[in-house]
Amino acid sequence: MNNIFDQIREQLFKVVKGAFFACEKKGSLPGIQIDDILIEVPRERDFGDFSTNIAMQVSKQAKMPPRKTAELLVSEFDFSGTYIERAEVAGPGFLNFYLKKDWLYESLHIIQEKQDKYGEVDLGKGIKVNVEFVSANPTGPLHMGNARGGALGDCLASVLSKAGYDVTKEFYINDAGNQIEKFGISLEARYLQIVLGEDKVEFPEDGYHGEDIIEHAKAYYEKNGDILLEKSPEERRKILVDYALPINIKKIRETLEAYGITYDVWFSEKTLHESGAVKKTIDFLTEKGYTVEKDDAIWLNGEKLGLEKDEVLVRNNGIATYMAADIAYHYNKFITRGFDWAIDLWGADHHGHVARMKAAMEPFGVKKDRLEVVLFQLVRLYRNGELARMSKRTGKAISLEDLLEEVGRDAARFFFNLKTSGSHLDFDLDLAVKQSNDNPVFYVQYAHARICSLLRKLKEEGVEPKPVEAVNLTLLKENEEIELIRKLSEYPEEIGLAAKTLEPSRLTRYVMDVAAHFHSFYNACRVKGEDEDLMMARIILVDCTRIVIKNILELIKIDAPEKM
RNA sequence: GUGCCAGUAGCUCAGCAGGAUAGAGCAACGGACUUCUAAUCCGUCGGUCGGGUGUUCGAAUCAUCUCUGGCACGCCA
Repeated sequence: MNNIFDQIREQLFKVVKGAFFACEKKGSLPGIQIDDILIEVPRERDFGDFSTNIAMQVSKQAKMPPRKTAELLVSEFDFSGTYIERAEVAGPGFLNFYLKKDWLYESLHIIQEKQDKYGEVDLGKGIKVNVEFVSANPTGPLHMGNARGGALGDCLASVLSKAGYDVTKEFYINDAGNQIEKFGISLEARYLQIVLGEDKVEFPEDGYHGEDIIEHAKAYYEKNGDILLEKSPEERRKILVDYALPINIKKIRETLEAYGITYDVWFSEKTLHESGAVKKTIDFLTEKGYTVEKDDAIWLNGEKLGLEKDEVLVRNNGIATYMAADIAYHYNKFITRGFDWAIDLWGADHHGHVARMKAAMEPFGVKKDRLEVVLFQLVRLYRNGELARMSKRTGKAISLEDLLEEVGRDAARFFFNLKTSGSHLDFDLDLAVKQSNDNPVFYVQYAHARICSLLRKLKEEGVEPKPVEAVNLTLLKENEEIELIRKLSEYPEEIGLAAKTLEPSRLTRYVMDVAAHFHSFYNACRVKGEDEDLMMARIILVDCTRIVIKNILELIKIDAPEKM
């Protein structure tokens, strides 16, 4: 048994169900089918270690007030072979359970045994899941939306792995379609401006105005001169795109790597067009009657799919839209590659696309819930208490690269994973670089460094830690010790919840909580210099804390320093 | 206009398969280092959970109306 909570839940369920059965036998309660009970950790410690509201839930069926039901149940409880010490009826009818401390000591045994595997749960049962995130437009540098999506997606993938899913991390390269056309036109205009003079060539209004386009054109010109002048515009653009796009993609890859993100798959949109996959998906939809033709374009039949309106799949110029490519892409994920589940992380500005994509997969026999879209709200940067739009260094919109340079990878990843994806995020640049007590990154890292330093010092003084079997853990009974153990025991639960809710951010908050409990313990209890047996027990506790903190920091890919 | 997301302490945010007295960090104020890292800890202050109505034993949580902010409604992605 790896998860102490599962063990306890099972015990409590058995006890409660047994009591219902006993009451039914005696005739004090009618027969009630109990399939599951909700076990909670009460907010107040006075309310016991665990509680359940089952007596309130069944009050109608029991035909008596919840408190009365609860009292009947309590009188029939059989705690033999469980961690439970006693139970009480409280408030409107809660059943509060008080456990022997053994379960907490048991969880320390589990941590010591599992080491860096502690926290793993088998929620996913090996299900194949594809997590696609960032998938930035390769026509320019990564922005703050990509930064948040990157941190969230990467951590979500880690959480799901730890929760027993078979995870593939994927980046979808939008190397086809309209924006690539625009990219080519923009590059061409800048190139011609260099060759012919800036005033001779007008820059298209809807082109990419960024500095990086000029730099690409300049670099190409310096290498190759004016050889493109004699080419046709189509050829010129293609050559320039073929030149600049790989550079951009390489740059994106490098920036993401510096950010701690590596992918299993880089999937090119272009290959979907070239292989005929896009055409095949559209043909399939047409065969099944899911498309309509009007105004020389092919549309997805919105009415038939329960959508508000039709969506263009093929424009009247014969070019497929991103929507068509997206359908082919998800067909590839679900059918061609056989993923059971696909999770896409999109900026909230794409929310209109969610219902369409889910609906568009149904004709292929892919149920809506196999595609999950995590939307995240946009990011606002603050500097000196004011909205910061521009980079200090370049004077342009702040890119992920700028951010990494300004605050570093640890702070960036930590801050982007602090809030739930659905809430707007205000990123305080000053706080992120502050090396002080109000910076949560340092707070957690400091706890880890403190532990390592303590363990190091003990070793230097010749103290040899004992294996957990040889240690009397029952000596750990100070309030700070008990609360710290309790917190550590929750880790597998936290992984499960983070996976279920697709909110890796709760782990960031959890690790802060662990650090806080450790610091409290540290200030209340000494390790070094205590009586041998107590010292050994505390060393185990401290080491378990180290294991959990390190585990989470590795999971969210933040440095866990041994010295600070 | 329609739809989606958000509105909780001065600030940034948790809590939202309905549950017991609504939490944390920061800020403010007051304490704790002869002893394992004070980048820490302990305490105090701080709330009409945007507002109304409803559902029920019970609502920050569910329903509905309304106000405010963000976003989306394109042969862009």
